[in-house]
Amino acid sequence: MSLRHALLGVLSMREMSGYDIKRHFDRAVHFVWNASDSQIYRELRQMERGELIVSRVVPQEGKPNKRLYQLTDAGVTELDHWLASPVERPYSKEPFLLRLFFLSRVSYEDARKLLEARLGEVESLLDVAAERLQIFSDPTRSGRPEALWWQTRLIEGMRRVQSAEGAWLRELIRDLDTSQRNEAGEPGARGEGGQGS
Amino acid sequence: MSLRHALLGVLSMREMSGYDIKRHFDRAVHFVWNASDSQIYRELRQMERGELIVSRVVPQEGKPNKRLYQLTDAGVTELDHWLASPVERPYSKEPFLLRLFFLSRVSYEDARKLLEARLGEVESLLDVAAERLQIFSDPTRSGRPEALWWQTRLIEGMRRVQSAEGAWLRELIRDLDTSQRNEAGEPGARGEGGQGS
DNA sequence: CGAGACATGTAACCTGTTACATGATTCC
DNA sequence: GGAATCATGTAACAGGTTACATGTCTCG
Repeated sequence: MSLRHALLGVLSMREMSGYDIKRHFDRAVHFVWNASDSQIYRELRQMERGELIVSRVVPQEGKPNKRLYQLTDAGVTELDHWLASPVERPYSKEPFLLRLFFLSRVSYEDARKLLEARLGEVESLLDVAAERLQIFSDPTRSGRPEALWWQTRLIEGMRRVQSAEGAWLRELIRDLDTSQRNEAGEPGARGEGGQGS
Repeated sequence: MSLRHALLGVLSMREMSGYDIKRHFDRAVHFVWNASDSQIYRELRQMERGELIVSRVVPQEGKPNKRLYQLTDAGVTELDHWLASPVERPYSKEPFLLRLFFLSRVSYEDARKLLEARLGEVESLLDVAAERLQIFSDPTRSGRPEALWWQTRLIEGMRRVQSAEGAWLRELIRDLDTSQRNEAGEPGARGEGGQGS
């Protein structure tokens, strides 16, 4: 139930509405967790029923009223308890790797396209990381320096992991090309009996 | 709906029962996808209703009867269509990274424990990778060589990504220790209140 | 005698996605 | 005039988890 903990986490920084949280998720938390707005609103109501958070309605003019949430003591306790609890084992749901597993079924061209597309995703995540580091290095930036320290290290870790994946993908594409060219090859293409699509 | 595609993939290798699939998942596919047995059985029934697979019951003595599934033409088409379709964007649900995001809330000891535990997970995944490569290098091993080529590259990719994460974690632990020792530090521990810049 | 492999499933529940509804204000 | 922002939600469905039920055989 990690969405709950993500919400407790962002609310520990400041009082926020569902809408604020959604925006904050999309900007800052996005590559570690994401959620749709309806999921966030539903979870907030459930958490309020469970007394981890309380809300107050703030009337506004010209805009819809908003409902601001903040943590209760029980919420703070729950957050800190989660942070100190044993790690979950890593998610093993990787649609891309699952495809690789069966990629010998498809043609050289389709395989190559898939690898290139993934490389594109990886590179765009690297751009996001660079951009985040830029934001963090802004000296006028507010916020607790310890939080910044951890978030910077987190981005750094992501950068290194994505770099490793990128390097691997580039090698893989290169090897696929060479073994395709001299046909001596291992690689996947079904080739002989091919039905088209 | 990637469980469906994972099931189509393993059934493309050979006819299997739900139980066979579960075992195969746990052994070979586990770090790219996993599923509970009840989920597998449910999805198989739905796929049979959708005519992607067909089953036949094989009576057995001393053991429960079993139901073997194989792909229909529609199932093969669906599998190949998925393999050639655009990549999903990477899953952004990483409970560990989510914790890091808020880790400035916890004490040095708790933070360190968490990082060590994650390092343990990463190292055990590296062991799994090594073991898989061992199995693949068995010359008596059966199976299509193109499938083996892709699966070997997949494991290699996983190895490199996990290595990168391991290296990052070790540095992070080291830096946490040093800045804890000379107290000059940034790192997270809430503890005593204001140390500053 | 008990544990574990074999084999398939139901029921209840929780989590996540998609589509839809509402309605004022601001910017192009 | 139309899109985007602000703001909160409902309803229906799909995907995933957990607990439970059943029964035989084999191994130690």
